[in-house]
Amino acid sequence: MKNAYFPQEIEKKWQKIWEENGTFKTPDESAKPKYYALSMLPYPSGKLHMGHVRNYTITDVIARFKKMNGFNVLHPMGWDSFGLPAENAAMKHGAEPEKWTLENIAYMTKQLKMLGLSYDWDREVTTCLPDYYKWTQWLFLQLYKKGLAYKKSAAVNWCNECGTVLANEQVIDGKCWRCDSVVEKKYLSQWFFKITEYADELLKDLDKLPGWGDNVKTMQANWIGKSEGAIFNFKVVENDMVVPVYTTRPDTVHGITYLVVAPEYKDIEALTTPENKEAVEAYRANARKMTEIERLSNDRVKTGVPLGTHCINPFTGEKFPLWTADYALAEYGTGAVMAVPTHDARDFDFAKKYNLPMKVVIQNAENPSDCNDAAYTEEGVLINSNEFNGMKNTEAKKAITQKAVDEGFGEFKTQYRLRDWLISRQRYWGAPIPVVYCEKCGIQTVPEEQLPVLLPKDVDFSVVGKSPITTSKTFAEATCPCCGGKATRETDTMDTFVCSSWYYMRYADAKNDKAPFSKELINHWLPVDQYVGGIEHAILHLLYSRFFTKALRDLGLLDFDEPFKNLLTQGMVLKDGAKMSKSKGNTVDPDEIFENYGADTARLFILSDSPPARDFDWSDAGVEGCYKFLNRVWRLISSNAENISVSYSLPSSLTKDNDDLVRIVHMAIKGITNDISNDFQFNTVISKYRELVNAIYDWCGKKSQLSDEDKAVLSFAIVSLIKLMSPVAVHLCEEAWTELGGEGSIHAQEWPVWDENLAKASSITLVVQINGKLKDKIEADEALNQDELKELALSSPKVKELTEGKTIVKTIVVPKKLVNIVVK
RNA sequence: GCCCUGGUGGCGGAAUCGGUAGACGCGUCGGACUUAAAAUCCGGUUGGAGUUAAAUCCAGUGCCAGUUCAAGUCUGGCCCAGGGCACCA
Repeated sequence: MKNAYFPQEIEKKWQKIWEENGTFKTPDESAKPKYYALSMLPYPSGKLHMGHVRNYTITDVIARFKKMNGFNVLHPMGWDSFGLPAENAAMKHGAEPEKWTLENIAYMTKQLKMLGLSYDWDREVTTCLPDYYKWTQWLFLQLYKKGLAYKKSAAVNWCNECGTVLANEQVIDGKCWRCDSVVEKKYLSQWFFKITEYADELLKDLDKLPGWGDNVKTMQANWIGKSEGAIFNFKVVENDMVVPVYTTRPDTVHGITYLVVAPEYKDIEALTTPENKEAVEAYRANARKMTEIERLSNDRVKTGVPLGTHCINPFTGEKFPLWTADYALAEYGTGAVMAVPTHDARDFDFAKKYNLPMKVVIQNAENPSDCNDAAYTEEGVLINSNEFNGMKNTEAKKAITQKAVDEGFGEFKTQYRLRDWLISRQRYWGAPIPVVYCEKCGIQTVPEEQLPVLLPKDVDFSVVGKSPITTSKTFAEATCPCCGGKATRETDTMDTFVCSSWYYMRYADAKNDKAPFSKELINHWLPVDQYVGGIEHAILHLLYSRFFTKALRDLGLLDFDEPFKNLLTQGMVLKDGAKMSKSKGNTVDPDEIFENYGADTARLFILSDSPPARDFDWSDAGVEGCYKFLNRVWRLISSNAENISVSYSLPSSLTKDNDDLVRIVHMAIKGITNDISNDFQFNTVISKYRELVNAIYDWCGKKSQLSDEDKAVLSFAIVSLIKLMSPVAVHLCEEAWTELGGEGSIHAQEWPVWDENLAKASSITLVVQINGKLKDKIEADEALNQDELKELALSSPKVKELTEGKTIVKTIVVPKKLVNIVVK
């Protein structure tokens, strides 16, 4: 074994050998139980960044740990390779999106291999290739047949910069998730997936996911936004129309003093009197001009205009005016709200501004409010509410709604904030939506046997203001599968999140050309046992994937309810306290780290300083420290190589020094195994590697010549060390294993086991406290009983001195650990 | 405003059940080796008091209370930071 550690040399060597030997291939059939470890697949942007390195290293260590613990581990990798950057690169540099994408994939694949990741590359999935997107299109057709894909005209989010529409989930604070430009509203006919059909199950089944963090689950629950309330129908006085409103406060219905409809409310024109028409039109025109940001801004003063018409409150017979105001949202509930200024903060502000009347209907004796300065939104008892007076408002919600149901002017209603998923994109580089439009037959899906609908090649990427795909001379021409006549092909492509909603299913059966996957294999491998990725997908990708799983289950394609059993959301990689980004200039290039220190150092460091879920601060000194540590490990092994053998046998009785070291090794095995099993605390795992290495060095320092017993103990310690470190320092440990005469790959070895009796020190340290404060420590035999421990503590000179002249009130003995003497 | 997460040395962070606060590392200070440097090795490093040096004592896990023989850990009430949602009726 060489004296010096040359990571670049040994890493290249082993990567080649692993590839040639197929070390990381996963058979579908195995006597071992399955384990599916998955990283979120990357977008091939060009180069790996440190966030990727962190993500994939975490998953890789988990996969290797599970493999050594007897599982048949599926650990695949692929590319989320459709999407706008490829198209933008095509516009800028004239490169074909496909060529640009595949070149990036080739480069990043090389980088992943340099990191020493244990992927089964035979299962690689590339979403932009026809053998994958064929099945994305096929799945679209199945969803369409089931009524879960449909086309409708709606006000949609439009990003001018990207030249396409966006899903609600892709609008962050009124801005585009990708380019950060302000999103506008447009009225367009688009394709949607009916995710709302699963709103309730998506919410309810979060309870089936104890292996997900609460933060992600609450984010999803908030996004789905379930609320329970009622719909009431209000008759219009001036004509025979009815205005339905949704409310979560049916208990306040006797306090209504006006009613508001959104400026985009569908019947607003019919509800406006001729005298008010001009003002209402002007108000609506102004509302249309405003961006989402302006309209949603928090501190904006509420505005509105009266429509001139009136409604009757069916509960009281009272007549009240109708207004339009942009604090009512057209897309939520019915687009109309009943206003109770006394018990709703928004209605209160509006009523104050326009001097609208107020009527208190809920009071709380302990906390009375006249609602002059603010709305009272807490609980209380009903007043001014006819037969409901004196009822608790929580009970009145039900009773009042029931009355509306009985008398035919209302119903109980559950409302969700979640909207259907808009999947059309006016872009080229995506999976074409497999649909044609026939003048005679209307919307027609492309027959399954004609899939895939391939992307055209004769495309001009220099066009502005429209999708490049529309410049193809041939693409739009199609034949109607129904009548055989001329038809026009859909030119929109699918949101890339459609492709990534099922990629983890394809890994189970990546080469299948008859179906997206076989039922047998998908039910064998899925659900994913451990999913690892960034928190930024808490809603987007994770919600869409859950929807896909449930929809495909209902299509009979698979038999499980949730795709990801356990989810680890890793923290960001920071440098100098800020997120690494090109614009800040604080990025670290993984290639440079591989070149200067090797992949094992990079892997060790990225796991070492923070627990996986927390943010990780990159520091050059930290990398250096890890590199030094690996050198130290190398020296420890190489300088002792002639005294170490992988086939050692430990004698049953040992000298004190040797017994101590054996115990330290058992403690390390136990601690490291528990730390990995318990939430993947790799930072403490690594500190335990260091402790073990330090202990072996200390032991070596005490020996000048090694006896046979010493050699066996040293072998035990070193072999255990390289097994324990092998999931992290994958190349170094493989090299050391081979150099020490190990058979096969270290990565195919069994994980070491500890002996509970040896995984502790040979004696205990008795902690002696007086009034709860540490006063003395005594080495003691573990076998001592409580009385003997008490005796021992009281015999301490220190204790004698401190208790002199005082009364011992009480003595608490914690077996094998501590004695606390309470004195006065 | 509502929800989630977190708050421990100069820094990253440790601390199964309530039982030695600060593991391990980074940084830093001192020493050894060397003509010198790098590398490596050894030792100190929460604050304060104390001493030639030690021993030793006091305080200390965001703040204020409480429970307990014993609280970083449990309970109640706050404060701060990060993230998510938000005129959702």
